[in-house]
Amino acid sequence: MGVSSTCKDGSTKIAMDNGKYVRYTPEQVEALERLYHDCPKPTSMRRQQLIRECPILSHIEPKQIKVWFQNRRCREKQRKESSRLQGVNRKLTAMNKLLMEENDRLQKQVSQLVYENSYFRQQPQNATNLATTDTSCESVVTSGQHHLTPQHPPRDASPAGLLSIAEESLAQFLSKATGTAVEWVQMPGMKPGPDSIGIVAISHGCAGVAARACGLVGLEPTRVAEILKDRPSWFRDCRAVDVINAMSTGNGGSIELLYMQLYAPTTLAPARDFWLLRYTSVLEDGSLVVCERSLKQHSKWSEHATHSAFCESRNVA
DNA sequence: CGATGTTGTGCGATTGTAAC
DNA sequence: GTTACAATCGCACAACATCG
Repeated sequence: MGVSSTCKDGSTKIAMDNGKYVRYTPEQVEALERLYHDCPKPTSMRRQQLIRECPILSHIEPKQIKVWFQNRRCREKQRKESSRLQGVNRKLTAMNKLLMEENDRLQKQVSQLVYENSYFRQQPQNATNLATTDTSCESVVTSGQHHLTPQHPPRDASPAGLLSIAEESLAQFLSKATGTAVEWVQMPGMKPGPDSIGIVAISHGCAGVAARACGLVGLEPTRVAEILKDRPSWFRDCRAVDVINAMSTGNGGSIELLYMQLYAPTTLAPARDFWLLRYTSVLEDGSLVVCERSLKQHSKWSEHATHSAFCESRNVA
């Protein structure tokens, strides 16, 4: 073992007679830190030069200087990694909190739906009237607080029926679009991940599910807006698109009936078919809104829309 | 309250390995 | 052979808990 001595500043320097363990003085560490800041990876020649130029380091062996720089680089790397992991941990903790909140909300909705189900089972006459209403596929993310669906007049594939669905889709979209933002967009066939968005959110000060969605896809709102504007990317998995029917709404807008075939997730599965209702409208402020709604079954127009599939607005940021 | 033991952390040194 | 890197060791020290 070595001997201990107290330095001028009160710090302890441990010098071992075999030279095994030495604590450098604060002055020496300060000088080394300065040198490290200028050049974290000095060559052997540069290290020897540093020892010659810096008297305070003159009693430190060149090998020790080399080791000090090595350890310094290593520990900086460790600190950065530790800092990064702490940041990841904070994000995951926040996301976990949001998921717990959403799970809680979904469970309440399940309870509500179970209650409604038992209620309608006890009232067959009402159930008949609502048999044509199917919002079961609507994402609870979009539906917000679920409530008893108001009854609508029967709709069909006539212009009036399509217009009715289109107007409703537009109203839903506008309720989700806040100023320069669309609260969320979901596109059938899209894979979740940073390169292809499954659920996106670009609301200002987005919270809850919207914030989680941003976190999940790891996209900045501006990037999300770019993707929204990049319409061809929406059809990346699209095999075929046909405009089945098109009509004018008379107010500068139009309604199109689209058939879309998407590539299957696996080569073994058949391609998936979608029917879309595209409603183009001009709002009071002059902005153009294109609102598309996925229709569940082509043959039954009556309220079988699944959810607002995707929307775009000219005033999207 | 002081002595003692435990635990966590920082840091210099060593070792094994890979790249050149 | 030299160098850099990662992993690890061993030591010192501070903070804290426990005990008499």
